[in-house]
Amino acid sequence: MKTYAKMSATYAPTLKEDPVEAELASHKLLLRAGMIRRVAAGLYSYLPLAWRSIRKIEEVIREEMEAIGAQEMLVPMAVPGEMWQESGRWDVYGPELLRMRDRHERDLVLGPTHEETFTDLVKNELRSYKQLPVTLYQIQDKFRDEIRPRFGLMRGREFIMKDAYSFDADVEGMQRSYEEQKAAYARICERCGLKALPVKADSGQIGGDTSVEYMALADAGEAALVWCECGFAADVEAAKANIRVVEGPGEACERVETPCEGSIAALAEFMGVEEAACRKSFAIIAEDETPVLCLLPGDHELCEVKAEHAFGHYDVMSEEQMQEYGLVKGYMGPIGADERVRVVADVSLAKSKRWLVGANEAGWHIKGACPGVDFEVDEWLDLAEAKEGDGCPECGRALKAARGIEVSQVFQLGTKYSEAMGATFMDEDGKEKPFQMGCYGIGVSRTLQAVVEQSHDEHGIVWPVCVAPYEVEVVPLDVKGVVWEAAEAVANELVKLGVEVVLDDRKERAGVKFADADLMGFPYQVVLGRRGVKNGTAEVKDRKTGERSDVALGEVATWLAERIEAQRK
RNA sequence: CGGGGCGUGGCGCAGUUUGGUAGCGCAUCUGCUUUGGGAGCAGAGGGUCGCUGGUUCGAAUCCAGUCGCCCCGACCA
Repeated sequence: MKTYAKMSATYAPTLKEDPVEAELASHKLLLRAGMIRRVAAGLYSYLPLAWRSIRKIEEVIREEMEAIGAQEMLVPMAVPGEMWQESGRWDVYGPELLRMRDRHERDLVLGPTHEETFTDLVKNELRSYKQLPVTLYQIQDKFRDEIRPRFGLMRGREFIMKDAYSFDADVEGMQRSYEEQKAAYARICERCGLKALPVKADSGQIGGDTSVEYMALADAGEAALVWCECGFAADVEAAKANIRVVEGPGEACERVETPCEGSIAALAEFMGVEEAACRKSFAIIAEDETPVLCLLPGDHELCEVKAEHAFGHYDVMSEEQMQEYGLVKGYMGPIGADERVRVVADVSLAKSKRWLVGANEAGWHIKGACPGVDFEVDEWLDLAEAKEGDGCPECGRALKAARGIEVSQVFQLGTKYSEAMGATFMDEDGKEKPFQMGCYGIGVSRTLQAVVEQSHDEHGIVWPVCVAPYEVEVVPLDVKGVVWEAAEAVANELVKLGVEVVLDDRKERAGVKFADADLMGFPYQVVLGRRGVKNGTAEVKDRKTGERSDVALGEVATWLAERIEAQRK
């Protein structure tokens, strides 16, 4: 039979002081509320309260996955390196992939994600289009040996992730599976109480063409994004913005002495123009060793991810290399550079005829330089990182900037893995074809922390009902006599009504109990004191609003049960 | 990997400059008092000062090495 939990028997050691290891509010609070403890960098133990919340998030995920016909299963964490060699990712994944040798000297990897494992699973068993589509998923610990794990559960090395993989016969089918997952993800965020936005994303190491990530909006988020009232939103790494073109000064190509510090801000001030009227030069060495000069609007930065797409794993040019190619740090420009240097400019500059660029001579710039006349641009590419104020690519209005925590991401993979691993089926037309795949991940542990990051105040966590470790805490200020009896009665009644209750039966002072209750953030506190009980009332505190209501002892359980039911979703 | 910071009872810190009996607050345990927002008084227990080596009569303190943790990250023309 179900019963209430006792605080005295709950392993949730709270901390009065902020732990030094934490920087972020959510990280501090999870530690202070006795929910998580660090084992080593990026490795955390989930204590009982956190684990209850994790299981609730998982339950929401399960319900939404089952609702769209995805089936839960489990693959091992450690998988043969062979599979990764087969898919080709063994060589491209880098040191984040933890590689091991077993006693027989066979390669093993700890799965950071499982496209290979699932593709390998189905390739021998799904033989006909009649068996498709199939979507499989699991909730499991993943391991990524991050360069710099940080912010507690936000970027751990081992973390809990739900990963799903869809197998379809054709592109249309894959798109349907993808849309279904995407819609389920929106519902999952909402049910977990997260304010999240679907944003266009770069597909990174997973591969594929189309990808959306759900960003929980939070100033502390690691990801920068731009969004628009029209509904457009994108990771700055993937956003194609319409950057406003500002012509540079000067009517014709002319050298101009610029005795100012070699920065865009100083140059703009000296010339009396806005930064956007300048042209920023950025010198790199592409993966194929070509020296490249990237020209950008002066008020924009080079987007690292876009540059990697264009040039592979590039390096920033060293000062010696700049010298070799006739480039002068602080005063770089396309004119006067060595002819081996490939000149690449951001597409947004294509319409501009008057450029203010460095003259490759310290203290000198060139104004009014015209591409195609005074110098050549070898290629126009989308290189600039989108930022606030740029035009929305869909409606043209000004984009707004925000930060977010990436809680989930969906990808259309196409045949990237199925082809590489020879995972094929027999189609209706009698032809052997590779599966059209999609993959879909949710950071479960990260979601937990994202909820805290979005929902807390100066006293502690403010759990939404749906993911709270307990829905109600009953706080008797006496652990004997009438107050205690009333508390037990209320707790029992709540349990009977299906509410998750923890009873603070500790022989502690009122202040301690209140402080812990606020810190742990249960949505409702039922406070029972001598005065109230004598008058036949309990005081209910709404953790979120701070509102207190006196409710008759006989009614408080139903009163609460109704309110909680309404918020469960 | 590079830069910065930090390792001292369970937690948070002082002590290190200038070497000389290892301290404070919180927590823990005992007793009395207190009892609606992290109680008061009295007493008690608990530390190889991250680790290794060196200098010294003597090292938390100086030197060398090493391990761990936290923060930052190229360019910004």
